Amino acid sequence: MEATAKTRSLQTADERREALIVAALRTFSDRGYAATPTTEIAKAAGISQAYLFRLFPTKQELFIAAIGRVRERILATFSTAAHQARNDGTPVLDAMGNGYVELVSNEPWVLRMLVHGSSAAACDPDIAAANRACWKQMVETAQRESQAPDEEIQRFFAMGMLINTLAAMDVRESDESWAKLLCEKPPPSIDN
Amino acid sequence: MEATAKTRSLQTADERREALIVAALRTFSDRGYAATPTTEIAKAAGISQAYLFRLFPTKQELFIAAIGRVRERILATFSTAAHQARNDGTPVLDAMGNGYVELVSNEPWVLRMLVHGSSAAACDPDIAAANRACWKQMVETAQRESQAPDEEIQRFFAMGMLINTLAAMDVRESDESWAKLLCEKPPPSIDN
DNA sequence: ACATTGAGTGAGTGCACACTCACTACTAGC
DNA sequence: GCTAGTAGTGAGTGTGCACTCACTCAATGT
Repeated sequence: MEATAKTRSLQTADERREALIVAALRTFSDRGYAATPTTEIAKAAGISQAYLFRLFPTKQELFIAAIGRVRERILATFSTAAHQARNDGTPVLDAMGNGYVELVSNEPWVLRMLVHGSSAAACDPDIAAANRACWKQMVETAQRESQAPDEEIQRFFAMGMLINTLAAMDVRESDESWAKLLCEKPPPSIDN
Repeated sequence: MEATAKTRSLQTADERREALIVAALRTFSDRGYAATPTTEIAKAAGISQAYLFRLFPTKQELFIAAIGRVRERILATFSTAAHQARNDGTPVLDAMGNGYVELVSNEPWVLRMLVHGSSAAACDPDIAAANRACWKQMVETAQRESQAPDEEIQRFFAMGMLINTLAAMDVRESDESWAKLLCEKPPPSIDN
């Protein structure tokens, strides 16, 4: 912050947009779409609310940009895990699943953004379209990288959504037997 | 209802509470928790906003009551489907799945309330607790009625969450190949 | 030196929201 | 009829929100 103060006191609009998206991910993932005020995002990004609205003309567009960032993060995780698994000769889809679990445990905003994104999508067709775009790429990447049969891909994403839902309502595996059952990890591969 | 119309122009608080919950289900399921104003719920129920707050001291409590109603609706569907399947000698868990799909296609507010409930739960511990209570009963009922092994129960709910997520972002099966893949119904029973 | 452009903001605006208060009208029991 | 209690509301209140406007200041090219 002070390092560049001599030579540059202003940042480019793109740098600010980047910072805004990061702040938006944090803030939206904490409080959801409708309940998050733009003032708070601007504060978290260290700029004025007025400038936020110059960089993203509506709150909705900022949210959609944030969804895009979630997509990128997940796709990168999938690809890395798949690459690793192919090198190790282990089942690719399992590796991607483990990668996802690790990702959301290190960066919970990913999971929370997906949950809030679903809810927001149910009320806003533009956000729904952004979500579909995100899913399209996730599914296609999972297919391409794993070459798994359709039914396994379907199970893969179904389990992902179950994990998200349970995490959103703060279910802890140790709580009760019904929770344990749902959190249990299925055997590593389906047919061996 | 009309039987007492002559002698009674006021309704009991319990009747109003009931009407309010029904209105809340409609309205919350349309617009989500945070984005739904209590004024709108009151209007839909045909009472003043002031009276709404006498019957439910906070918006949150009304939402939690609505979640309870969702739970009842789903449990009833599960039980009916299970009963029917046992009579017909068909697999119980499949019947419950079909029952759920039929339920949400006739009464989409059920699905939408679940989605919005997850998002709201991620931001409010009381709503999270209400959601867990709902899930506890759903899982226990599914277990008791179907006697299916844990892994199948887990798959059952995972598929349910996948269906909910896809529906929330308005995915139509016919749209694209990734969508088709995810919407495809797995073969009726796992091992025959 | 100066003009042009882009970064950045303080101070609004108008509206919508959760929740409250003081009050009226109905009804059941005596 | 009267009274005690419950059903029910009109009209706020204070706050918070998405979004705007008019403006300042820094950087860069000539």
